[in-house]
Amino acid sequence: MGIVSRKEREKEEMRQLILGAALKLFREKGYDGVSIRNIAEAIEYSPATIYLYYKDKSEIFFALQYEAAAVKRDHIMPVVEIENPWERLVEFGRRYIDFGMKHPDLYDLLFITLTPMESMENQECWKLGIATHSFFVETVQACVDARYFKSTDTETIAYTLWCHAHGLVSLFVRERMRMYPEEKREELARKSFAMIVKMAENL
Amino acid sequence: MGIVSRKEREKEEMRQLILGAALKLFREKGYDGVSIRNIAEAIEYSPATIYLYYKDKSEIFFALQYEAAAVKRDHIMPVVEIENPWERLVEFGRRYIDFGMKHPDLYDLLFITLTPMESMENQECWKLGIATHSFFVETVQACVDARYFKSTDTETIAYTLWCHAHGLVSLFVRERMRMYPEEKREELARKSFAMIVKMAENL
Amino acid sequence: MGIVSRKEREKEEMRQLILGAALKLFREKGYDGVSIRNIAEAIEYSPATIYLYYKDKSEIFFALQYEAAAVKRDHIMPVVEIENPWERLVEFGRRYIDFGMKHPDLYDLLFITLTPMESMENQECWKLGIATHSFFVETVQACVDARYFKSTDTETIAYTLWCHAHGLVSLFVRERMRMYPEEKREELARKSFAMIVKMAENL
Amino acid sequence: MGIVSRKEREKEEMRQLILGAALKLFREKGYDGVSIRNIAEAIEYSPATIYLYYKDKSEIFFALQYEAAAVKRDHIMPVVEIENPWERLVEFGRRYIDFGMKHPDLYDLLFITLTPMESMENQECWKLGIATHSFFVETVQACVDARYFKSTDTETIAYTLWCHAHGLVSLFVRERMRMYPEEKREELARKSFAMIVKMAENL
DNA sequence: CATGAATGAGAGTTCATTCAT
DNA sequence: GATGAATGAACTCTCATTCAT
Repeated sequence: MGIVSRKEREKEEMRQLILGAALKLFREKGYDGVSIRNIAEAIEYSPATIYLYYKDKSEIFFALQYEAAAVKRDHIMPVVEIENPWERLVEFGRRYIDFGMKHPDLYDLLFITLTPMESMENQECWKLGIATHSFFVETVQACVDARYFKSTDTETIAYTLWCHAHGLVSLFVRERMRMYPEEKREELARKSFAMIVKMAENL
Repeated sequence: MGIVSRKEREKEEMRQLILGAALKLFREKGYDGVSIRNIAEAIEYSPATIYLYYKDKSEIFFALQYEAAAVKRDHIMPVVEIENPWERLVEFGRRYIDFGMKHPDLYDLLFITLTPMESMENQECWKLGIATHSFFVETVQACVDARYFKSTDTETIAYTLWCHAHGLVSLFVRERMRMYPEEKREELARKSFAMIVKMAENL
Repeated sequence: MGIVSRKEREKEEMRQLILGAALKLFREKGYDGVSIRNIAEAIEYSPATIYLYYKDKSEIFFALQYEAAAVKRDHIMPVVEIENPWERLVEFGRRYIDFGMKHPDLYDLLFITLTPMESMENQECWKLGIATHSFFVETVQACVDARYFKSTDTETIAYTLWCHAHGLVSLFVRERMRMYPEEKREELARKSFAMIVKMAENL
Repeated sequence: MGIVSRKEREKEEMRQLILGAALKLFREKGYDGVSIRNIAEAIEYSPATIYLYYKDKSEIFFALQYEAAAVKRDHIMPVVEIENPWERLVEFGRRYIDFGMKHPDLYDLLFITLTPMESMENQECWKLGIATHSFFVETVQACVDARYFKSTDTETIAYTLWCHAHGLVSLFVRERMRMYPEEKREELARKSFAMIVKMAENL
């Protein structure tokens, strides 16, 4: 392993260090609430150093969103192996929620955090997100085609299921479950997932 | 009515003036985008004046959260008049979503923004929220009691319905509907609400 | 004298304080070399205070240029009283140079300092400068009309005289007379002025 | 020619490379607008490399001033060939102005920029400048000796001519010709030069 | 010889906040 | 009760400069 590759690795490590700190902070205080200084302090470097790795604040944000989208994809995509569309759909849902529970910061970044206005329509991240979403909709479509539902309104079915899953995860991620005792929350989520699956069966 | 009470009234009016302006601005520019100065300019007072009514920016924030809870209650609570529990439940859902759509910032404040839990005002706000939530759960319970559902798991039913509604509104409020064309978004929301109602009927 | 007028006066004093410090600094280090912080330090106020009196750095600069233009006008304009155009012209030149010698900072600001790019075509300052310049050209024209010169090329005559005067003052203001012993410099300038007057007589 | 001298040569080449880039950039963006980074990028080296050749930014500045003095000398000095002193004087003036027009930044550096007087390089530069100036004065003296003027005050004649030329170039370099339409400016300068020559003839 | 990495200092600017009036 | 004046602290970002490699 040569010098070059070591340097590359170190550079990559530094970028990860920055992203890690940024992620934590963005989650806690929102995009606007976080300053480059905050990030720098968190990793114990000078603010100027950050600029050696990322052009500006929004680039850090986008890098993070891309990472998050990639992690999400990797977490969910194994379901492509499942042939039966209904089972694939259920497993997709389970994994979607599981991703949110295991990586609340990433989920937050992808689906909750208010993004800086330069919308990212043409960003890699957006493509990645769209791809996963499309796969989800196609799976619903496959279920529709295979007559798993009475309804044939693929779009609305997909959207409705997404609403439920997103709502469920969001309430966790943004700590709106305080009226339920800590130890019952996860169980409730599991039950609710089972219930929406049941409900979907009769769609 | 004495001098004291008039002064109190005037003080209250001023507080309302501030909150009103703050709300409008938060809606336009987001919480972080608004400064005390902005609020002061909007009501044509000096920044220092604000401090005569609110200790600091965060206190305005908490006052707003309380306001939001009140607005939400007023928006939803007319449904207490509906005697039939199923109809009451459906109307509750409709109004909950309607509130979120009409007051995205208030909804945001109540259900999405990460908040510190200190503050007195915040406790008032919390009580108010709990009350509305309880009423919702009781309505579900009434439906269960009246055998509107096969399932009798009130808690899970209520939670599941909330997840859907919250997911639906959140996706709007935090602008995660970009993959759907602007003009179709509301229709989709309406269809989804109809669908979850249908699904609930067969619970 | 009421409170209002006292406040106004204090405000005006503060503006003068800022302008005074700024003038000195701009001269020494050029527009780009001076920071708002520098100015603030010079007058022992905080940087933020400056912004209570001037919107930004360029506004200070423009205010200063305007002041300079006004002082220059007041210094020179008494010559309007002189009826004989030739005498008026000579006196104009003498006073122009005198202004430069007595107020090197102001002269610098008006004719040497590189200005921030937002050109000031429509600024009051520009108008003022143009007015004085026009008066100068008109005086030359009057001399031409009265056959004081053989040449009738008013524009070139005016410009040539200006070049000399500006060159003379600039060499002083920007300290390029070092090859002449300190004590002889002013005499040299006086002689040169006399010489250009002589030369003009034979134009 | 040994290794040492080759290395010296290469070092000199590098210094020239840096100065060349610096000059180009100074011309485009002004002294303050140029950073070491900019220079480094322009020559495709790292910023740190610059420091192997110049201690700091100001040293580049002084080196440039010296360069400027050399370029000026090379631009003007061919006139030594002209035997007739009057023709030599006129051509000197023409070339002086021409140098200023063609290299406004160099001219600026030499005759307008406020400079600290420390630095060795600067002394070299100063000697060079003095030499050219002396040559100019000697040429005027030659004209006086050859009775080209009625006046015999060599010093004042030289200074007066210099004032005109310097004034003319300065007004260009520091952009004080805005009241004349862009396309007429050069013509005006040419006419003014012709006029001062005429005026000198009758001195 | 050349450089990548790092930083302290500083730029312009805005903000929440205080306090004397 | 209201405010004008003031400021310390913070912001994003760039720069000149150093140093280990």
